[in-house]
Amino acid sequence: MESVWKAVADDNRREILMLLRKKKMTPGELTEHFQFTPPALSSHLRILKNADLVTEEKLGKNRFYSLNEKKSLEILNYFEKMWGYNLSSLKEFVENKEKKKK
Amino acid sequence: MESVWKAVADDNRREILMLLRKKKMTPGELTEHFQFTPPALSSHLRILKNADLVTEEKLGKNRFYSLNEKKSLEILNYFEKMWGYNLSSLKEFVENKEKKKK
DNA sequence: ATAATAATTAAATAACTATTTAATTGTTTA
DNA sequence: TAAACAATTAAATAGTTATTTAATTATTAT
Repeated sequence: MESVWKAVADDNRREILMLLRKKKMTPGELTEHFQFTPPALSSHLRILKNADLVTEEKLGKNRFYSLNEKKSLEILNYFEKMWGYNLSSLKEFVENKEKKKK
Repeated sequence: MESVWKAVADDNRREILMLLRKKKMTPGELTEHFQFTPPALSSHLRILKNADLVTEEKLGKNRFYSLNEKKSLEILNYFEKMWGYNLSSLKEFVENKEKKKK
C-alpha cells in the first residue's frame, strides 16, 4: 500500500479525484481534462489506486475508475474544512472547463 | 504560502511535527532525532514554516520552532485516526492553552 | 484473420526535491 | 577582539518523481 500523503501531494492527482467525485470515468474521458499524455495519466491512476483512493473496474476495452469514497472524500472534505482548500471553486473550475468544451 | 500538501507528504517532516507536539524545540535538539545534517533539517523547517505549520522564534543564538497548533493539530489528529499515532499529549497541551485564553 | 480502439507497460529523459559539503551570518563567551 | 557556537544560506550532487515516445496487451468490429 503506497503512501496516501504522496498520492494527494500532486496537484493533478487531486484534480483527478475532484473529477471522479461526480462520476466514474475512463482514462479516455479523464485525459481530455489534462495537458499530458495517456501514459502519464495512467501512472497517476496507478498511484491513486495503490494508495487505495480509487478503484478500477474493467469492462470490455474500457476501464472505469471511481473514487474510493470512504477514503478520498474524507481526505478532501477534511482538507477543505481545516485549511479552506477550496473544493467548491475547484469544482466550479472543472465544471466550467467542461462547458467550454461543448 | 507554500503547499501544505507537499509539506506533509514527506515522512521526515511529519516526524518533525510529531516531535514538536510535545514542546517547542531548537534545530539542535531536533537534529539528534534524525540521520541527516543540520542544513537538511533547516530546509525541512523552512518548508513547514512556509506552509504555515510551524512558527519560528529567535532567542539569542537559538531558534525555537513550535507547532502552529491551529493548523497542525487537526492534521496530526488525522494521522492518529488513520495510523494510530499518539496525540493525547498534544490534545491536552492545546486544550489547556485554550482554557487559559478564556 | 485483420484493423481499430482503449489502455497499459517499458525505457528514456526531464523536472523536481532532498541532502551534502563549504561558506556565511549573527550571537555569546573568554 | 577573537574564538566558539547555533543556525543558516549557497552551490553542487544524489535521488526521486513525472512525463514522454515507443512498444505491447487485450478487446471489439469488419
